[in-house]
Amino acid sequence: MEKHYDAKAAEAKWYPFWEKNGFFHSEPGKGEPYSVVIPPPNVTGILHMGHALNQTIQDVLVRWRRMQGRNTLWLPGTDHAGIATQNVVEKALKKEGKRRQDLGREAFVERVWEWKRQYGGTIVHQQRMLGNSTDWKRERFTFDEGCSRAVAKVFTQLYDEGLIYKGNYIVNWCPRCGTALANDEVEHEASHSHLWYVRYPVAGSAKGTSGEPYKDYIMVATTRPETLPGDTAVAVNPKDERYAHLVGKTVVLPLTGREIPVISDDYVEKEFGTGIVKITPAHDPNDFLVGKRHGLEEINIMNDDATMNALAGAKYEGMGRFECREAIVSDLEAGGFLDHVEDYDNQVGHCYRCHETVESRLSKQWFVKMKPPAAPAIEAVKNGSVRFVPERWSKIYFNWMENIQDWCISRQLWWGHRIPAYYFGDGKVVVAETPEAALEKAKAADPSVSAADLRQDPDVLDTWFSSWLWPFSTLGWPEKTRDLEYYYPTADLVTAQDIIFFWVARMMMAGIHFMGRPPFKNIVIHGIVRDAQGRKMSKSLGNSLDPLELIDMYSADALRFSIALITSLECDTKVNKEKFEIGRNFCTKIWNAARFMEMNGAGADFKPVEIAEPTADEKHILWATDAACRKLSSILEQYRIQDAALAVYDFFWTQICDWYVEYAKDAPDKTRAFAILRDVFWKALRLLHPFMPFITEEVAHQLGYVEAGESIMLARFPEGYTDAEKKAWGLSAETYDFVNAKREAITTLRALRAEYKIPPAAFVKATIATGDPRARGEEASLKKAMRAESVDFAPAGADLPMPSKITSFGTVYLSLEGLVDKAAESKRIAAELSKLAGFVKSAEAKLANENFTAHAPEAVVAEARRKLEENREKAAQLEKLAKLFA
RNA sequence: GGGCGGUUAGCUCAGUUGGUUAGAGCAGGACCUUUACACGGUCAAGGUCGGGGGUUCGAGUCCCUCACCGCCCACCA
Repeated sequence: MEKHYDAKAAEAKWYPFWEKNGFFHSEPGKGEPYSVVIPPPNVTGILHMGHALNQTIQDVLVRWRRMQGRNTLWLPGTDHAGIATQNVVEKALKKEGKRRQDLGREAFVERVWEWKRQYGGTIVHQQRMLGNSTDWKRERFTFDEGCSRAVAKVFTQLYDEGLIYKGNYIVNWCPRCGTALANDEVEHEASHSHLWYVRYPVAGSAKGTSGEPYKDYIMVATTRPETLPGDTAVAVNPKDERYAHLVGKTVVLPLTGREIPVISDDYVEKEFGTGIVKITPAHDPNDFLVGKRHGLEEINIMNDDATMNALAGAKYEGMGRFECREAIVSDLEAGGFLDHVEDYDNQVGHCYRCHETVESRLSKQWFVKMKPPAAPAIEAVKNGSVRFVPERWSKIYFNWMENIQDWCISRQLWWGHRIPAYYFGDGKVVVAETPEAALEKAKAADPSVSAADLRQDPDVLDTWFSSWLWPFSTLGWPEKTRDLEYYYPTADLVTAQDIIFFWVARMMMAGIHFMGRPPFKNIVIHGIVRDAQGRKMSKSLGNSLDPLELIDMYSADALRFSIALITSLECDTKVNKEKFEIGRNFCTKIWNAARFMEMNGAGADFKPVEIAEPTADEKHILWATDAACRKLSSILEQYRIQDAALAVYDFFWTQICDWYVEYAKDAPDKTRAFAILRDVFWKALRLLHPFMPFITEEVAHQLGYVEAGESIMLARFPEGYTDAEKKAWGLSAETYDFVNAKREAITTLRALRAEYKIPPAAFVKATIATGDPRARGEEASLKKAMRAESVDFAPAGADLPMPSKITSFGTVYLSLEGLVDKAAESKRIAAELSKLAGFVKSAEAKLANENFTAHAPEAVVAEARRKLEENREKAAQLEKLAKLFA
């Protein structure tokens, strides 16, 4: 083996090897299925840390299940991402000095497809670099033919069921993207703004005198003066006595001279501002509802791009909304209508895509009624047929689902699934999966209609309208396919908390509604990757770590393992570059351990030997290996990825490398010791494989565990040793504990050496007082580990000279070769004595308490007694030592 | 305003149903170039588990309360 592990070479070699050999591919029919669909990243996306985390978790689960022998499918794909993709292509067009309108719809959409063909492979290429064992033969795209057919079918069915309707509604509108946004596509951010206090004169009131144009006026506080031309009322709270006399009167809308009524509505808060609100039904969601209740006129004063239109008044027409705000404020001031201005911080909505300030805007949109499909989706989690991991996310799910709003699904974009609604005649509409079917339906209503009379709705559907079908549209729905029958429902869905509503909840609803069963059994929610300061990683902050850079610097395995080790499902993960050194260092450790084996004849040329009569240390590693195998499977069953990573890390590093490899160097029977190491190492490699696929594959081949052309990824995940093996080798908890005790003795003597500053090169004389007959058999290994010239044994309880210490193995004594600073030692001993005295005192009190001895489990009481005795003995020893240094 | 979390060593976090003297990694300290590995080894140090009550023989763990931090949802213009 080479001295240094070449991660890049291994990654470049093994991924294509796996993919070409079809090791990721699954076909229905054989064995118990385990299926997972990947959360499809945006086709415009590039791999970020969130993907790395999300996909590491999935690949660990998927590789582990595959090694367990499950027929495993991890289905990859990408999302057509309506707004995001259209934006990317529009930006490219802009560089050519063109707008999408210059191309026209068809050419533009073709242009986006062109872009997709050219660049859409970026993220799937990057996913390969992570090592994802996804079945690329089944890769899907939310806008491919099959998914599109599913979308049309779903829209039509929901429409026929009365669950889709078209309505005039106030929607969140992104003026930059030129489309409506769903509520959850709007991000609210605190913004420093102002509250303008404006005087609205009471109709017919006389002219005022100093600066005020009218004597009688009411004061309105607003954050959005630019919408003033769209006001159609002012409102007060019905319980507000201050203004009761005004209700029913009219006031004059400043700058326009238009008279508008004063109404009363519960929505108005008496305490906020002046207690009087201007009502602009076309430009504010609340005002819209108030307007509906009171039958107010809706005056839309803006164009699609948030510039003012003619209804705003000739003076303001054509202005941008913020420019218009300034103009109106200045005109109000000039006209004496502006009373004063206060600073005010409020929440302003921004487009989640382009971050433009969102405008509330009146328009006709398509909606899905969500209450009916939500009910069974709530029930499925309540009755446990679908489980959130960690469980607490179900509360958030319920909270949202129980207050669910209708879903605005139309988007004024060109890139996306076109709404399958067709208009003809004067306002008649039919909804059908294909234009042909639509024509047929239209003809049924009006036989004179021809294809040319049908005009398809220009809008497209929200991207999530295709991704909510992902777990079954990707398996062939609406056809009744074998895949669907075999792989649906999927087993685990792994995703971050931020798309529980966008995606997870909607998939639940769609799965139940169209398939009759929830789309997955477990919803595994992980945190978000944050920077060292706890901020969300984002391009604008420039605090993102690039997983590709980390792969380049540390290797994919290092990235994966580090992520698994530092990520808890329970909370968000803070990362910085240094954290990925853990994984890199671990790779180096694995590589060197493998090299050590090869150098000692336990490499590819190894000739198997029967393992018989292992020593205590050998029994220990066999036992520890067995325990590690069992533990790993059981904690992975619970999705405790972090615990699993830690367990395998500790097993490999501490048990195998720190102790067993050191033992093996001077083992009494090296052939057997290395035969055991070879077996243990092979198990360890397989335990590691789900976390670190590349290096484990490379090492497995280098050491000859796997034949050329085969792969560790198809090897069986180790389950520990059989009862027969354990019996044959005489493995037992007692022996395991015995070796642990021996290690304690070794560690203690090392500490004594350090304490008394005995040079590392110096050989010491040690004595151990123990009644355990097995101890004498360990003399050689003790000598080696303690760097001792001699190890003598004394009977248990023998009164050893100082300095000696009590361990689980017995009392250990180190003969002092050099001089010791008596004063310093005396001081140190006194401190330790007082600490011990405290332990003894509290233990005595505890054991004197009858309640404790009566209620606590027997083992706990016994352990407390044993510990007390031990501490008393330690204290007695120390006192002797104290005399020695007095 | 509603909901959900978090607060344990300098930093990042474990701590499964309450039960020994609360653990790990990193950083920092001392020592060690012992031929698998300095991306290493050995050892030591570091915590009144956010504050205050309560339940219990026993609380980091359960209950109440307060404080601070974070996230999500939401129509106070």
